[in-house]
Amino acid sequence: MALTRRPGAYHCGTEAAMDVIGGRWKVSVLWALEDGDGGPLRFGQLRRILGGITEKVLASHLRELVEDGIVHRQDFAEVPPRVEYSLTPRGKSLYDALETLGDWGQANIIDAASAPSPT
Amino acid sequence: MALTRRPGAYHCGTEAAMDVIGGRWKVSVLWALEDGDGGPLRFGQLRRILGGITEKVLASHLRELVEDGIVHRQDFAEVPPRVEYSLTPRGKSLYDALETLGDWGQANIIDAASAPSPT
DNA sequence: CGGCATCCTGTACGATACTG
DNA sequence: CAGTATCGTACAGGATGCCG
Repeated sequence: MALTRRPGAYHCGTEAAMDVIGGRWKVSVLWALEDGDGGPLRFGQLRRILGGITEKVLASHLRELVEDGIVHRQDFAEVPPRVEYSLTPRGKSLYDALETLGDWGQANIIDAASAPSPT
Repeated sequence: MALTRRPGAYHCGTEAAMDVIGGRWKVSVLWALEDGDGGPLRFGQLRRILGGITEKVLASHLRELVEDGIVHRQDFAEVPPRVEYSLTPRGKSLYDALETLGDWGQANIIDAASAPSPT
């Protein structure tokens, strides 16, 4: 399995985590799968929710997230095809870990945007 | 000030935070400034601690982190030059927010490497 | 619908040399 | 020592077309 993208040498666990969520849309995908609707999402839904992402990038990101055990992919093997994506337990735990960071971002973005400067 | 690299539209605070720490070495710099020694670090020290980073990249990352209010840059205006970098309060808060993520990374990397599979 | 194959591009990053 | 300037590159990401 993955979670070992970078050859050896991490200074800290954070760098390792960054490898997993380092893609341009990775966290957006996580967000969509957890907050976007609550339930599993199909490829097209995801693409629509995320807005500007292209199919290729979405596909590759999903593939990597599946490899890393973050995202569960359920293929219903129907015609026309139906595939649903959801977070694995590990994915949920990652999402939780990201929430702290999200709060920070929220607070500091809003600060930077609204508050002139706390002196 | 910055913290607004991306034009509008964040889905969640996490994406915003990712803009701040999205660089290849950003979190490593944070880690070095907080865990590397405890005290402020000079440019050369930082470069040595981080290992593979080039001067150009370190300089640009530092500049961005300063712009984002994460890193404090103290220029002593001496000859030869002496400049010390440290985390601002905001930087420390970011570092704390990252620690949760770091724990996740630590746990899951180690899991993936040592444990075969928790079934 | 859910992709993959192909091609193209921007840019983040890297290497090296040089300056105040 | 602390950077800037310049150049080169690798790769992530984007656009398009096609297929099961």
